[in-house]
Formats: sequence, structure tokens, C-alpha cells
Amino acid sequence: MVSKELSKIYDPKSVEERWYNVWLEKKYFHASVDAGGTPYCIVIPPPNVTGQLHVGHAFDNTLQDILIRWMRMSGRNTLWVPGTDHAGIATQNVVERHLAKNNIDRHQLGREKFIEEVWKWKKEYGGRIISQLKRLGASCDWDRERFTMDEGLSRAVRAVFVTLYEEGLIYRGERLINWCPRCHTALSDIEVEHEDEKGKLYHIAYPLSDDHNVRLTVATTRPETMLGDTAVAVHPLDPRYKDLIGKTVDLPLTGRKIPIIGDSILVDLEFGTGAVKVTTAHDFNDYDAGQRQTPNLPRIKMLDDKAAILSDIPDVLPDVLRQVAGKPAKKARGMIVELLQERGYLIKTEDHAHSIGKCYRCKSVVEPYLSPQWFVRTGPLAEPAIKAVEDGRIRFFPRGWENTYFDWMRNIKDWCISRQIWWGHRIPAWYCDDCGTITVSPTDATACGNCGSKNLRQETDVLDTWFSSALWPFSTLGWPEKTKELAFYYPTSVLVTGLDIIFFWVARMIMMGLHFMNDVPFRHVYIHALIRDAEGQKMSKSKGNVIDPLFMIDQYGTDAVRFTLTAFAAQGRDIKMSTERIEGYRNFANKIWNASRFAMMNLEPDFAPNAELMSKDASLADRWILSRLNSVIKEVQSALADYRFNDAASALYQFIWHEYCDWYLEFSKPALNQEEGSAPRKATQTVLSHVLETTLRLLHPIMPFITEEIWQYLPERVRRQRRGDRGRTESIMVSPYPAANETMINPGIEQDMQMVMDTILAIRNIRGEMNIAPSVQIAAIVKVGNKELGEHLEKSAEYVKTLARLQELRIGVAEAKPKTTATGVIKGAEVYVPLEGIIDLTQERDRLMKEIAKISEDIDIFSRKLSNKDFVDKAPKAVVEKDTAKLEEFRVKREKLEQSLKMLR
RNA sequence: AGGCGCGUAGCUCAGGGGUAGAGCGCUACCUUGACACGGUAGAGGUCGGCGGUUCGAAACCGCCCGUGCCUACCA
Repeated sequence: MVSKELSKIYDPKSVEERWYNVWLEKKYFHASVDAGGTPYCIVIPPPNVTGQLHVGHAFDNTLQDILIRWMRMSGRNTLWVPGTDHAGIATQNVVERHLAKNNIDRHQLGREKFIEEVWKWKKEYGGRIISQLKRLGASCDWDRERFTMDEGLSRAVRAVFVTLYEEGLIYRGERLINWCPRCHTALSDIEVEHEDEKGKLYHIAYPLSDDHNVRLTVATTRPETMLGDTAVAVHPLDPRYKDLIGKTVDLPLTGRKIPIIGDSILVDLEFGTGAVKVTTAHDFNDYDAGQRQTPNLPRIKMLDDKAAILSDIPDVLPDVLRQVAGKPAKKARGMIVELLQERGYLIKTEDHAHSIGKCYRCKSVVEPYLSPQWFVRTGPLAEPAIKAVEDGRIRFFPRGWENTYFDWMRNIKDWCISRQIWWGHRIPAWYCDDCGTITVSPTDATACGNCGSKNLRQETDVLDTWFSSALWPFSTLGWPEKTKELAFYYPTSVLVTGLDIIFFWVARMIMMGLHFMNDVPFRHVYIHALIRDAEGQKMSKSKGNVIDPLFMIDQYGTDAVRFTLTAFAAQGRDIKMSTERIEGYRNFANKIWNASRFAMMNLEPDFAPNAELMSKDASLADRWILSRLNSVIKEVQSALADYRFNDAASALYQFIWHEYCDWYLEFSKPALNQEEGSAPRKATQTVLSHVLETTLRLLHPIMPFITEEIWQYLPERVRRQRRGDRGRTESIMVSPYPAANETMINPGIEQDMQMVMDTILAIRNIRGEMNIAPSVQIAAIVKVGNKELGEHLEKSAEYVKTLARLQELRIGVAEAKPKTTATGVIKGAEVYVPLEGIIDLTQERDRLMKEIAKISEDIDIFSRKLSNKDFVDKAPKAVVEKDTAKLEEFRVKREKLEQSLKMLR
């Protein structure tokens, strides 16, 4: 028999790669429109080409693969589109660092050569994460793998850009933007991370031009920017200062007079000194205040694109400028403070904690910087995107994220999409050297759209990497071509992603999808938690707390890792990853393996199951496990439908380990030990193999490898389905997903079985508590409350004897209690284990007293409850009845235990 | 500063108006013909605190305390 050759330990390594290759060869992952049916489509959140698989990816993609495999088995026309993201700034940085090792600076290479280098890098490392996803078992349609910068997607990017430009939804203008002086580019608002830092608040005196004895004190955290001040603002209602509005102050260290303005929005009466220096070119609030004033305040730029002090700031004293020019802002700060101190302008310095914006790619402090940039006017796009979620065309799971989405979308600001880097989609805009107009075109422009001149220069900026990501759900399906894929698979079914990119990505896909496809990009958004380390910290390389999923896979196997991640997928929480848990599920895989070995040891290789599962020969246990199986199928189905992955996982775990293995396999042994070909053996073999086979299919989306491996060992006629037979016995992944057969769910059977299990538990309990070794032979006597129970139990006597390891079992209404005896009480019966010569009776007394004490507590709780008139009157009738019955049951039980105790005295 | 979430067994976490749950860990016993990555039986919790609603609160509501995240124009 095959099973004899199988090891007792499941070895994932020998299984996983083999099956993955088979699946690939057989093209099971490939989707085709021509196959028809109902589409089910997911587009993968494209990992960065710089990326390595980390736990977050493993989590995200396991969940997607579960949905995809589930739906594929359920008969849907299922497509999972894979791909990668060029990740503009991130990738450029990586390649820059790479080149720096050889002392090469990208500027030495020049733009074209550098981009070539990035492509080389992409070619070499860009596919790394893809092969890692394959190890995870991801059943993506690899034939359709896309890259945000491949030809088709680049066309889509241009088409979108041009359309939005023509619609007036993309514009170019000089604005204050977030600038990363290290990456040397603009960033959008959400690419800035805020971190609290301890800083200082400097109080600086600005003398009034009229009267240098009167000095206005401003408080600032950034004294170096004072060289670019263009006003001082006070609150128009502030009694201290309101009369000064309209006068000027002499800006220290400069020869400049700047006005005192009133601005109730900029100035908070409570904060600092109540007077604010206004640096219109280097602070967002000041910029806005400058715009509000009439006339608008001038803007004096005093930092360059490296955040260094310019050498030509108007009206700055030459000796001051000589010192600070060219110095980075942070360094200049100290020098300016020193100068202010020397010259008597610094009043005081105090500690002050405030938050500082940092670049999300390199963590450098970002600088508000005035420069010409391209923007998407988001207002008109956001409106329909808000509506789509409001009216339920898109649903978030869990629901709570919708509010986060709404909050952001309702306060959305224009999106700065230009980046001053080289790696990315170059903006398809051309400046005419002759007439100065901009020509925007989907193809490379050769002549000015206005004057026809050929003196064109293409915009050197590239687009924000998230611009192309925003198009992902339709660009990957072929847009702007009207492909059949697009017609069939769009809108996609669900987007599975982490909470960290709701704004970056989810919101923008919704806006773009609605605008260009006139339909939502996906119907459901499943937002999962972020995986953190055991301390709840975000995993990052710099913290050294990264758990490498590939290492876990090597150690425990893919299925164990996947099951762990699935079990962790409770909604709306951070996930703290720990390796101990994986080990538990590795053991689970092994448990399944051994249960299957057991089943196969008891099946002839050419075994053919009975035509009817529930033949007249099916035992109580057989009927019971079928009832349980079908309940679990229902549970798993409904959990998956609601994205309650953890519920699906725990239902399966509970069922397989604690019902199928712990109870059913043990129950099945008496029947299986009967002679080959006998009816009871055949009936049990039928059920045993059916439940195993069905469970494997039920589990397959979560644990694809082990389920396939075992499934292939099952006799062919077991693999062939009874109902809805599609005749696919070649692979579990193309076999149908189990559907519950409600008629097999039978509460009566489950109740009967419970009685049997309770009896066994009562005897085992006595054994355990009395410390009776398993080798010691004991007998048990069950005194039943009525004849029917007795007959029922009599039929199951073999179960009880085997599982409770009894030498003898007597059942009856009239059974007398032997003299020295341990007693257990179950619903409707009493269980006696004669102890004569087996054990010291004081132990039994202790045990009984413990049990009586325990049950007395229960009785107290219930009798207090039931003697409460309000409870009896107001609680639902069913609750009261249930509790009354319980109380009665407890009382009977206690009485019996007390009798037993008395007899021992 | 606002928003969201969390606080349940030693640890990691489910659950959720009607007697507190799982995994790991712990204790005792067991190499029983599927599995020691195993089996059986146990120990262990006034469900963060205080109020309120209710016949009944760990669950619902308020406030507080801890903790995490997101958003933000705290000069």
C-alpha cells in the first residue's frame, strides 16, 4: 500500500515546488475571456521592483490567493493579474546607492545613461519578488504580468494625462510644495511623514521702523528663514498689537522694512508672543497668509533646491550673507541665532516639541519650496468617488474605513504629480522656445501646437509613481484599447490591501476608474491590518525586527505560514507576528498528514466508495461526522464571503483536529477493524474518505500544497465527485469547492453523539483525576435514566469501551452502584467506575468534594438568577426555560454526587 | 489638537447582553498500530478603572487611565 511509504513527518520542501510547477505547466492559473462564465478578478497591489517579499506582502497575497483559489474552485472565471511597480523615487534611490558603491554619481552619467542603469537593475532584480510570490503559492496569471512602465501602461499614462490636461484637470503652476532636498524632488502632501521632535522656540526682537525703542517680539522655530521674511503678522483683535498694524519693522540682519499685518487665521492669540514672522516662500501657512493679504505679500526665496541659503537674497546685510550663503538650512540656523544674539536681537530660547515633515523615502527633513509644478485638480474627481462609496457601489471591509476615506476625500487638496527625478513616466508636455506655449500630446510632439515651431523641449519632470498606480485596474486590462479583457473583467471584484495606502492608492484608483471607465474599479475593498513585530512596532530593516517570510517558509513550509497569516487576519487590528504560532500550524499540517495516512492505510488502492454516503450501514459516528462536516462547509463559505479569513481558518482547524481526528478517527476504528468487504467497514471507509477528501478541498485555498499532495494519494474513485461532477480528478485546484448538503446536518444525531462523548469524557475524567494508569484495566457501569437512552448507548458501547479503554461496560436502567466506586454524572445518566483494589478512596472523596463545590457555584448563580422576579418576568421566555432546565440538571447532578460521597464514608 | 483602534489566562490573540474561549506555555500521566510536530486529564481570568443603561454588562453608553496608529496650518 502506498501509505506505508509515507513518512510520519510531512515534508513541505519535497512537495511545494513540484506541485507549483505542475500547476504552471497545466496552465491552471491562466484565465481566458473565451471561457465565459461569471468573472472574478483581482489585480495585485503591485510590489515595487526594488522589493523583497516581506511579511506584509506574504499576508496580503495569501489572502488574495485564498479568494482566487476559492472562486476558481467555485466555478468562476477567475483572473488574478500580477505585476510590479516602477516605484519612481524608491528605485532611483536604490540604483543611486548601488552606483555610489563604484563612486558614480548619476549626474556624471547623465539622464539617459542613468535610466539605462535603472532598467538594467530592474531586469536583474525586478523579478525577484515575483519568484518569491510563486514560492508563496500565488496563483496569478503570470502570462498577464504587467509593469507600470511597460509599453502598454505607459500609453495609458499618457492618454490619461492628456485627457485630464485637456479637461483642465491637470495644470502647471508655481506653488509652494514639499521638497525633499536629498531626493531633489517635489513630493505630494501624503508623501511627507510627520514626526515629533524636540526643538527650540526662539524669541526674536523686530524693532519698529519709527521707533527702535519699541520692539515686536516674534517666536519662531526656524530663525534662519527670517532672512526671507516679508511681514510680521499679529491678530487684528490683539490689544497689545492691533494699533501697530500698518506700520513697519526693520527686519534684523537685513536692510529691509517689512509691514506689520493683521491676520486672524495665521495668528493664534494664545501661542508664543502673539506676533508671527511671515516667510511667504518657505512656510505653507505664511504662503497662504501672503495670498490672503491685499495686495499679496511678495515672496522672497532664500533657500535653493538643496535647502541651502541663497547668496542673493534681497537686502540682506553683506556680512551676514557672506557667512551663511551656501550653508544648509539646519547649519545656517545656528549661525543666524549667533548673529542675532551678538547684535542683541535674541530675547530668549525655550524648548519646544513640534512635528517635522520628513520624506517618506529617505527620511530627510522636507522643505517647503516654491517651484513650478504640475498638479491634478482633485476636487471634481473626488466628488463622484465619494458618491460611489456613499451609495454602496464600493464597499469597504471592515466598514469603518469608509469614514477614513470620506474624511480625506472631503478635504482633498490638489495633487502635485511632478517629480524632479529621472526614473518614471516623463511628462508628455513640450515647451515651445519660440512662443512659450505648452503642447501636451499622447505621442512625442514634433511641432508646437500653437505656432508650429519645431523648437520644442520636453518637460524634464516625471510623474509621481502613484499616478500610474492609480490606473492599474484598467491599464493592466489593456486600456486605452477596448480589449475584451477590459469588457469582461472590469470592474474587478475586490481590492485587497493594507490600511497604509488608502490615500496613496485606493482613493486615487477610485477617482481615475470612475473618470475614465465610468465605473468603479472594484466592488469591494478589503483593508487588512499591518503586520508588526512582537512589540507592536512597524517592521523595518533599520530596526532589525523584520521577520523574513522566506525564512519562515524554509523552516515551517508555505502552508503553515499561509495558515498562520490567515488565522491572524482578524479585522481592524495590528498583527503582532510571532514564530511560535507558526510552529503550532506546522504541527497542524502534520496532523492532517497523519490523519490522511491513517485513512489511506484503511483504504484499498482501488477502493470504490458506496454510492450512498448514508447507507443503512453507516454508523452513528459516520452520520455525526457528516453532519459536522456540512456545518463546517457552511461556516467556511460564509466566513470567506464576508472576508472573515480567521473565522474560516479556525473553523477548519477546530473541525479537522478536534472533531475529525480526536473523535471520528477513533470512532471509526472498530468498523475499520472488521474484515475487508464487510458492510460496516465499507460504509465507514466511504464516509472516512469522503470527509477527508471534502475537507481537503475546503482547506485548499488556505493550504494549497499539502492538500494537493494528499489529494493525489487518494484513490481515484474517492476524488471523483458525487455531485456536480466535472470529472476533474487531475488536480484539487480545479476540482469543485465543497457546497454544504443541508440534509446531512442533523441536530438529533449530534445530540446522540454528545451523549456518547460525555460518557467517555466522564470515564476519562475519573481515570485522569484518580491517576489510574492507562495500562490498568477498569470496568464501568452506566445507569441510565430511561430505556431509550440505554438502548442508544448500548449500540455505541464499542465506542465507549475503545475510547475510554474499558475492559467491561455494563449499561442499564436497573444497574446498581457497586460499593467502592467513582461516580461521574452526565445528562440523563450516571457513570460508575468500580475502584475496588485500584485506588485509595480518599482520592475519590476529594474529587467528589471538588466537583460538588464546583457545581454548587453554578447552582448558586442560576438559582439567584431564577429567583429574581424581574428576570423571570422580563427576560425572553426561551432564556428562562433554558436556565430553569439547567438549574434542575445541576441539582440532580449534585444530589447524585452527594449520594456517592455519602456511600464512600 | 482632532479622528480611529486597542486594553480578556503567564505570552499571542478570538469572542461578545444570558455560567469566560483558542493556540503556545505550565502541571500530572501515557511510546495505546495515524500522528511525541502526538494523546489524556488538569491548573490558571473580579475581561484596564469609575459611573450609567438593563431583570442581567466582560460585551451597550459616558468619563478617566494606559497604549498604538492616522490626519493636522501648534509660528
